[in-house]
Amino acid sequence: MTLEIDLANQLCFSIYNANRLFNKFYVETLTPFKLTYAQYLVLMALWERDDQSLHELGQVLRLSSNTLTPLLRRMEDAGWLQRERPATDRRQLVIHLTTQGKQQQAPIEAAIATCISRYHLTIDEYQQALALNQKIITALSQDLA
Amino acid sequence: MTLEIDLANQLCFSIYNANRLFNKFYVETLTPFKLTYAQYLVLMALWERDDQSLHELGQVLRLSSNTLTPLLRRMEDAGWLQRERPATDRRQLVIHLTTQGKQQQAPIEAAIATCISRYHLTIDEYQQALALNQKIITALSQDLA
DNA sequence: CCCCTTTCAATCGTGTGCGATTGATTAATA
DNA sequence: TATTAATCAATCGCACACGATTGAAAGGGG
Repeated sequence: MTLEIDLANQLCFSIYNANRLFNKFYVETLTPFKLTYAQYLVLMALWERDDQSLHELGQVLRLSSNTLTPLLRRMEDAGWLQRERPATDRRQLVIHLTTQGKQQQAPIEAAIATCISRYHLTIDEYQQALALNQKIITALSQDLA
Repeated sequence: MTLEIDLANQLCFSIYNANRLFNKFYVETLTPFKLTYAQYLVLMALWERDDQSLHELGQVLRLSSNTLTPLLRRMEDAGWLQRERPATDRRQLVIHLTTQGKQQQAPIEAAIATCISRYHLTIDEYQQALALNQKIITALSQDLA
């Protein structure tokens, strides 16, 4: 069906562009902290719960070691977190926040709040967009046997 | 406002994931043709109108030479298109489809149609998602003076 | 006709994403 | 216990994105 392809193409392209624009927004907001969006995702996960393994972080963010290993190394170099091999299982890599990583939570969130407020999206629009995206994600995540 | 940050974070993360899933879908569909999603975008633009300059393609796709130059080179190597310096303006690079690039349009679209149909999204859901994404893109694209 | 500005593609460096493989460590089982 | 299987992070290679710079070519003004 031509219509369906056309809509799918358009939707994919619009998601692709929305993602790039959101990324641009976060870059602008996070650059003063020398953070990327992916790194901010890791910080959020660790603010939520500290001392997660690379594997656990990967499940939350849907990323695996090929992406996370170098990303976490850069974040350790920048002083956000530390990586540690637990004695109980030396295969794993457990990540915990540094003092800097904890203390910067408030200023980072303040910076994002300031920047977000410049975009005039209503709570309703956020929630509708979220609900629809969730449908799309569910549809795209289904196992395609 | 904590709620607004939270919603923006969630929305951004969901768009980020929807984009990755869509990309995964297109990779699966386009790999038999040895195409990536970005390359497919270029093909679509050229099927719509052949003989566009790198600059024009960049305006449609919102990409510039740092991304397009290597991408187009790979596509030329793969036989999809040819790059040419027009005599009228030797700064520009005009792209035109090869016979292969034209002939593969139908089979590629057929493959995508087959794959798309496995995801059961309704026309309505596509259109709602598109409309909302457009709002987001508009909001994020506004000039931030 | 020369100089200056503008407009291009190309290049460079960095940071993801991700399929695939590797190698170390732990668990399971015969 | 010895062997095999499973589970980890790390590594490799490739293809985007994109800010920044470079250098060539064209245009415009004096």
